[in-house]
Amino acid sequence: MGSSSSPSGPRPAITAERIVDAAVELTAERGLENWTLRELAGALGAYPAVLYHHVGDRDALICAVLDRVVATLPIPDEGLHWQEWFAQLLADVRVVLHRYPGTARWMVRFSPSVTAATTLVDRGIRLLQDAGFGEESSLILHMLTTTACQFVATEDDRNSPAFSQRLDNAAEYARHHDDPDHPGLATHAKMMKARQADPELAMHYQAQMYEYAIRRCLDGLAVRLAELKG
Amino acid sequence: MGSSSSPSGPRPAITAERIVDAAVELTAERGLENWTLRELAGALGAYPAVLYHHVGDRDALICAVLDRVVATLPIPDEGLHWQEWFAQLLADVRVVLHRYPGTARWMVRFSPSVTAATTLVDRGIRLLQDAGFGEESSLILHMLTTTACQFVATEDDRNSPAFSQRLDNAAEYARHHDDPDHPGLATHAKMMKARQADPELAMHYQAQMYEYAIRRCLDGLAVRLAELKG
DNA sequence: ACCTGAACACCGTTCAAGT
DNA sequence: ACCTGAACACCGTTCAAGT
Repeated sequence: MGSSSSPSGPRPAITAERIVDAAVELTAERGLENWTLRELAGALGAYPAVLYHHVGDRDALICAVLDRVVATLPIPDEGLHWQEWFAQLLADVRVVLHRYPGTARWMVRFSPSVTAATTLVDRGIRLLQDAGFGEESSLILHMLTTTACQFVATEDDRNSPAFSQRLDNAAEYARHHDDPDHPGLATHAKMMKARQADPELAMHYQAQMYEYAIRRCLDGLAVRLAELKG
Repeated sequence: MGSSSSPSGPRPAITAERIVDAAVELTAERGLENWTLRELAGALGAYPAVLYHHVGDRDALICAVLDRVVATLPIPDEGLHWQEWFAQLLADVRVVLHRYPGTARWMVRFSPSVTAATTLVDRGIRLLQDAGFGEESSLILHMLTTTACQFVATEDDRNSPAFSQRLDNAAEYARHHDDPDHPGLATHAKMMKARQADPELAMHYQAQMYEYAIRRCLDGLAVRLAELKG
């Protein structure tokens, strides 16, 4: 229990980098919302106040974690058509962000501050401009990345151990399950029930939803492009 | 300061309904994340523990608030084409949820538990089925409502007084502002800068982004419908 | 059945004091 | 400059005790 002779040997010096290392590791293990500054400090054998000295408050620390995570994002092949370039990018975004649960929610908030994204932003904007989206390119990039991160964030939320499904109206839905006056509701309830019962089905459903939403967005943008050109 | 002779006269009895009334009112005034159970109890002249007795924990209370909020959603005209029916519905969703900041985030989480949405769900599913979306109708309804609520939630987040824009890489962006090697980044940075400077522009940008995203989704669904039929 | 009042087990953050 | 150790001002939730 000695503070300077822990079982793992002498502690290396505390630096901002080592703090962020540990934060990234804890995030990969338990998710961003499931560790506290006190636990992070504990893992480093340090006091909470030292985090403030080296990195700053929780928001600053999270930004540093986001930068590390985004830096691992592969950049799709330059030669791809804009639709496939974004399909590839956003598929990768989902995979990478899911490795660090809880980061997606903060990406939506802090994306303009994520330095590691600059190259991606530049390539994305140029691709859209070259495709013919003109002034709308910036809006479109923002829409696509925001939509992607929002869906991943929602998935993280539902996959969290803290997620509590309210069952208040399970009875309500059951009531309508065979109600001939509400056939649409019955269809929807049946699908939801199946998903709730089987965790594997639920996981597959999430992936399907993500791909479906992204594909619809990209198709909708193609329609828009035709409008702009027509 | 007498507990039963406050300036506003004798307190009516504490009931679950009155607790939810007060919660809805506080949410409209300050947003769901900006009041605590202690404050809610205080507003009712009661102890925090009584909330648990009548309604349950914070999640249960939030579900009750969501039900009230969703109940105020108008249902679009039955005669509308599916695209316009959803365009109308989702435009209304944004207006209504914004009146109660912070509820959108919880709608994403608890929507299956919101009893007040049953009629909307039934009509939406039937409209999509009648349009020809078949088995996909349930997925589509989920995608559209989730997308809408996620965008409103993100807007609430950015409009919150607690929102802290990280400026770590303001300098980084400025560096690329006129960088001929990163023309896309420069375009994006200019747009972001303008939006950050003018609050009214920022508000208009949010509305534009919402409508743009919803429209692209609906256009993408039209493309999908043609695929299914073709 | 319902309310009281205090307590529990946290949290992020700050700060004077040490070295 | 960096770390210590405690404190501040909260939070949701629980619970024995009252009526």
